[in-house]
Amino acid sequence: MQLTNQRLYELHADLCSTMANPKRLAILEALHGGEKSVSDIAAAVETTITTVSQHLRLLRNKNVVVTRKDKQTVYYRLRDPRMIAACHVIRAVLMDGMKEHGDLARQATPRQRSRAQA
Amino acid sequence: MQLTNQRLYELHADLCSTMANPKRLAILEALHGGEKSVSDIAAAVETTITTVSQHLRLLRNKNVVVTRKDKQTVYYRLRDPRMIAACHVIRAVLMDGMKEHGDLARQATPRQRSRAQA
DNA sequence: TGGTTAGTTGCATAAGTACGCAAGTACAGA
DNA sequence: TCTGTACTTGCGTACTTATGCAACTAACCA
Repeated sequence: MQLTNQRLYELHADLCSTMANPKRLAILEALHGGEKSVSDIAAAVETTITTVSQHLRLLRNKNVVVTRKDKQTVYYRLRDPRMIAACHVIRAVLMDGMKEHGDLARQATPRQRSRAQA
Repeated sequence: MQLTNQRLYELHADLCSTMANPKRLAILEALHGGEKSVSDIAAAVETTITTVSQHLRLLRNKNVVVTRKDKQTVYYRLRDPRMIAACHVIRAVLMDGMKEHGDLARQATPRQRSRAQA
């Protein structure tokens, strides 16, 4: 099986999609400090165990997190810390973008500002 | 207006979602070399002008790309080069993950291998 | 003024995703 | 063996997205 450029972009997009959800970002951030159980993660991101479990399954399927089981408890941790590093870069881009946008908004007239759309 | 943690994760996820599509990743990569017109981008990523235009609109709405118009031609470029840097980090994570996975697969028995699922 | 080029936009369709409830599994302790 | 804990999974609902066709706008040129 050969890896076409197209296929590579698909896999790449698939991996990026793990970061395209606020709860999953919160989960990744929670795991930044080290491995945690499902219920600890649920508490950290303030969601139900069910929802966290489903997000974790997705993250595991995409090979972003790995697990270790001890008695009844399943511990999750990040497979590669660069994943969180990438998140932080994107957050910096976001923050600077908002800052710039705010600066532009301050320069703009109210009329121009009202025309901006998401 | 205050920026809650929840809201920050939403904006962050929103920005990450721009990378969660293979065509958009190809577009970002195409813009890595500098600004390009819509039709140049369409040629580079081998898609219709329509599709590219809609992806570009999304990227512009999320403040990932900015435009410059010269006569009939609209030129797009990346607003922040760190966006592409983040993409490259994630691609490295992907590649290493695949390499590791391949190594594990070679160690695993055929029975174990067949039980793995996407 | 009419034709051409360069993009954008309005649908419609098909496909994917997030979430929660309820039910199930796995294991430990009494 | 019974009960509880810690998750996982099945399924339905409500969105969101990607894509293409066709129709549109904008600007240049003859």
